Amino acid sequence: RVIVHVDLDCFYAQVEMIRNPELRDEPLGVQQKSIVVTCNYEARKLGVKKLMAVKDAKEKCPQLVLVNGEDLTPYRETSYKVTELLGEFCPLVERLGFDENFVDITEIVEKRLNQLQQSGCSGVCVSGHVYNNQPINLQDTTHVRLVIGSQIAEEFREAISTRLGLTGCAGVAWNKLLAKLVSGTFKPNQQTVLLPESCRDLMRSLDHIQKVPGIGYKTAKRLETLGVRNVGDLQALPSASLEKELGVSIAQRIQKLSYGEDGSPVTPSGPPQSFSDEDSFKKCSSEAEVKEKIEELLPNLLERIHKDGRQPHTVRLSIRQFSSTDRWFNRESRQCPVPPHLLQKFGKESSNVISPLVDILMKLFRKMIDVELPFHLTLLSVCFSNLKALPSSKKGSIGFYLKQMSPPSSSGK
DNA sequence: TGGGGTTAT
DNA sequence: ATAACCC
Repeated sequence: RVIVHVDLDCFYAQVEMIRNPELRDEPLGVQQKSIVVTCNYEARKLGVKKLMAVKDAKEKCPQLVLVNGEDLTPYRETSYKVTELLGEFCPLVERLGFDENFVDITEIVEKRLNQLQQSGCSGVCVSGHVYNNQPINLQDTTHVRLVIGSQIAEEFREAISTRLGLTGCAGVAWNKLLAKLVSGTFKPNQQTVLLPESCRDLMRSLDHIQKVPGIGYKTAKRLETLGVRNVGDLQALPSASLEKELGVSIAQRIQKLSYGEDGSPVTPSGPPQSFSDEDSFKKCSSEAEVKEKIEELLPNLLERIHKDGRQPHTVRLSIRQFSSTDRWFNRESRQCPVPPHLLQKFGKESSNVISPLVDILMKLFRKMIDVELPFHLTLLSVCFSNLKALPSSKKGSIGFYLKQMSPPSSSGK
């Protein structure tokens, strides 16, 4: 396989600079509540970091310009434009967050390799960086495939730049793990291809196991218990010990990851599996406030669902309760089916589906919280999921990935 | 420390 | 429904 990982540079900041070009030359941060979630490179030069407190960022950089990024609509829309653009080259595009995509370009590479072999193999040239500056051997067809991959990655970035005005990085390798890890080696707006001989170096360059995508906070903590701190430790750990701590499935998967092995396919994301909207705040402690917050969240969500054209069959309310310790990660939720009579109304405009939904959501709320007792919430989230296509006679469903434009060349297989 | 997403159990 | 992961 040949996989490309595409990673847009400071995505929210780029979108804001397109929305308001006067911000182009300023140090710019995107703010959500009391945090600068991302910033452009002007701001980074002046010491602003991702996820920095606004207070610290202003201290470091008093000239910092901030825009509010709590409404994700512009980012979400731009994000899908990128995914759809990549989808014009190849059907196998998988989203990761709003600013990253994996593309499985194996078939495109094979096609070009055949053309190349018919017309004499000379003149193949790598695009962008080669990891470790490793020499290319054009006798090695694996090298040639990856070099072709680097050219395709360049075409992706060129298309994203000229058609959407966005810059980003790309990594090319033979699996998703490695493509993702290698894409960040040269950072803004550059790309890197990994050749097999440098795989060990790339994995060894990771100083902590949590840098391995797929090994998160919890797993890293448990591995530390076993004395595992870096990738080498994880490779060396007897698999029996690992399986005992994490279970066979996770153990086998992450130990393979530690060698740079990743068999997971690029799974086309297609349209979203869920739509959610959330808001965090210092305090919400009465039923009336909860109802107000929910009423604020719903209109935006319903509009998105309407545009999508599918019907959500499940609705969920999530909350976060205040806690001085462990402020992060104590969320609870309750969900229920959307009643069939409401389902019909989702497609229609101007019908009032809001108040019955608020009623349902307040019932879910009372399943979690005894409203007779004091409570202190710091977050409310509403999520619609279990999306089903309409019975196919209804108009208006755009059918997300329906368009198939012409890729650079095409032939029936 | 935001405002989103996904999959596995 | 939660827990883990990703951004």
